[in-house]
Amino acid sequence: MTRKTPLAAAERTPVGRLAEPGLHDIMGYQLAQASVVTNEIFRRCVAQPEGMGKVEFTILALVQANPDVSARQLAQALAVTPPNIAMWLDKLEQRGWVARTRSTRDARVQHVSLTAEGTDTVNRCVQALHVAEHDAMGTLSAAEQAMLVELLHKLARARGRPG
Amino acid sequence: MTRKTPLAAAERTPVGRLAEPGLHDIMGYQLAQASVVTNEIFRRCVAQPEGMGKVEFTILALVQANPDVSARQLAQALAVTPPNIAMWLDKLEQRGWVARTRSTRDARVQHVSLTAEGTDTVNRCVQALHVAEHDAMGTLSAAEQAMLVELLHKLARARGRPG
DNA sequence: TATTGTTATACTCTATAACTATA
DNA sequence: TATAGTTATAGAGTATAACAATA
Repeated sequence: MTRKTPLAAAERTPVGRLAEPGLHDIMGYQLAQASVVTNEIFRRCVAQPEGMGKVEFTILALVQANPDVSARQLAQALAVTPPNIAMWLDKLEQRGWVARTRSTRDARVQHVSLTAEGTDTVNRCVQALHVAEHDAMGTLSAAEQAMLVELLHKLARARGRPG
Repeated sequence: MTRKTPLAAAERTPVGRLAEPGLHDIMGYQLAQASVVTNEIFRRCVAQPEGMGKVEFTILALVQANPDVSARQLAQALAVTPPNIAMWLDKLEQRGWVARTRSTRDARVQHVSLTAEGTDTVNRCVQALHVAEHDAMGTLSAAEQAMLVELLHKLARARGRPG
């Protein structure tokens, strides 16, 4: 692929050799571009080998960290609609990774918990993601990675604000 | 909603009142959580008023910044498959926002350009996103926002590496 | 033979409305 | 009346395979 004009700024932009003026300050665009990298890693480490999508994986991890969460809480945490959470939990239950039990204090709510197989699966996936992301993020120092996580947290906390 | 146990760490996590151990170091998860905020802004400022999705908007902005890009280049920049780029360009062409012209040097490639209406539309959207994101990111200082963009760029540049 | 773009098609994911059952 | 969860269904988005035109 031969080029004719020098394209100064474009050379340094992440999106494959294209200039991005106007989008440089749009945080949503920058997040999407960075996500391309992590999405590819997820696909290779989790989606293909385990036959599991991002939502399913995140549900497993959140249930592991929050035993007996309700479906409602999961839906809110993942910004997913209630009907869809029901669908995901159906799938995860059919695969033997989660179990649903009715609350004794409020018969409307479902407590979601991990099975032994579900625990094994999520641990295996988290480990694989750790390794692969560590490799891919060699361009960032440990301090930069920690800073990035901290800033993303700070941004994520803006949810539900009167923006 | 009354709580019984103290849940120390969970109190400080972004995802609505849920703990996230195991996922704290997974960059893909942190990016997804932060994206919830920008996705809501995009929906309110662009998707609903203009009837335009994220891919369509990004195509317009990239075409504006890179006059006469090819469909192939757009597909690569957006991590979208060639058939889908053709579909998006069809939609954008039907709405009168982009025009396709055949290259004179290589009759296989299509040069994509913005119409006057397309330029107006993308400028209006970018401006609306700027304002809304600025409001929502009041929790981050200007220096933090710049740092965040820089780190996301650095991460995005890891695309295609042998990770 | 390789590349650009397109058509056809099926699949995944998501959103809305209406329903059940509990409170 | 309000809430947790579910069903039914339509839509948006994405992927693969096969094809045409050009190099």
